Amino acid sequence: MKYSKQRESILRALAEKLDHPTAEMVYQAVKLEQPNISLGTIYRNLNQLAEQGMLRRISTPVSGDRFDIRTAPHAHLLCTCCGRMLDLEEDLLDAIDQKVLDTAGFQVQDHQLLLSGTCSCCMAQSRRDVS
Amino acid sequence: MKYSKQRESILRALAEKLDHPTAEMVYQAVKLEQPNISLGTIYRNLNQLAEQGMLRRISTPVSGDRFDIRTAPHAHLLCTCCGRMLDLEEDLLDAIDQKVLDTAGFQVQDHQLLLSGTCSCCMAQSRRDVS
DNA sequence: CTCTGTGCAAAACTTTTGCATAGCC
DNA sequence: GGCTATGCAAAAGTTTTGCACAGAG
Repeated sequence: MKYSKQRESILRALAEKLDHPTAEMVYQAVKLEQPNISLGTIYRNLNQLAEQGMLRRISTPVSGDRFDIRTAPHAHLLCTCCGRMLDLEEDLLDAIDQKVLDTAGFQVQDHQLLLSGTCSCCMAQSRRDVS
Repeated sequence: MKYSKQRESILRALAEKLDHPTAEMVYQAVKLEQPNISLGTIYRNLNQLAEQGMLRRISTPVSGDRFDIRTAPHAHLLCTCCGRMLDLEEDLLDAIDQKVLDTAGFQVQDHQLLLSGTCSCCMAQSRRDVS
């Protein structure tokens, strides 16, 4: 893969922003450095990088898939209240894989564990609102 | 919710076909009974039923979300080889929820655990191809 | 110089929506 | 008869793609 300053900006944006941005969010962030970049380039790079395993595409029930630069498998928490996506550090995944192989004979290659609910900030907020 | 033969067909199609069809697949199946049904109706019903908890929408990295008539929480296995989606009966999910609440203070309301890999059929197939 | 990556715009695809009409209650 | 669901078609939103040109090796 040949160097391009666009890709460099995309990777930097993903590394700096830890909020698992959508393609559109990456586009807006990169446009600050590269005003002429096009959305097509964003998608081309994100797909290419995802294919090479340098980042991960996360399908969500809400509009717009998200992208995550982390490569180690981990779960995601999507707060239905504030819309933020958080990480969950977990070793549960390996255990799950083994169990799936044992019980269903299915060889897992990739996970996508997306839990929706309420993050601790929003829970604290709603508790404050009530009282 | 008022009765309609369209919705009845949709629910029957989902109940009969266990392969977690996409909206388009539901459309094709229902069209056999209701040749004049429109895709808009399919989506309207699927969304309405999902909202009422009668079925579940599953986001996938491949094009087209899928719909699943089962209501009990369970995981999905997407075979990257044959494209089929299978179910995984598991009690792991409750355990995960508790752990997430303990470690991250995040109250889980809904899961989406999608594991991609190779199903047992395809593994057997590829073993046959090699030998 | 060659060949990959980009910008732009159009296209493809999935999903939603507005509106007049049909059908359930 | 009233009101919800439908069919049709247009629109909206996201993602992909074709093409000519710019830039890296």
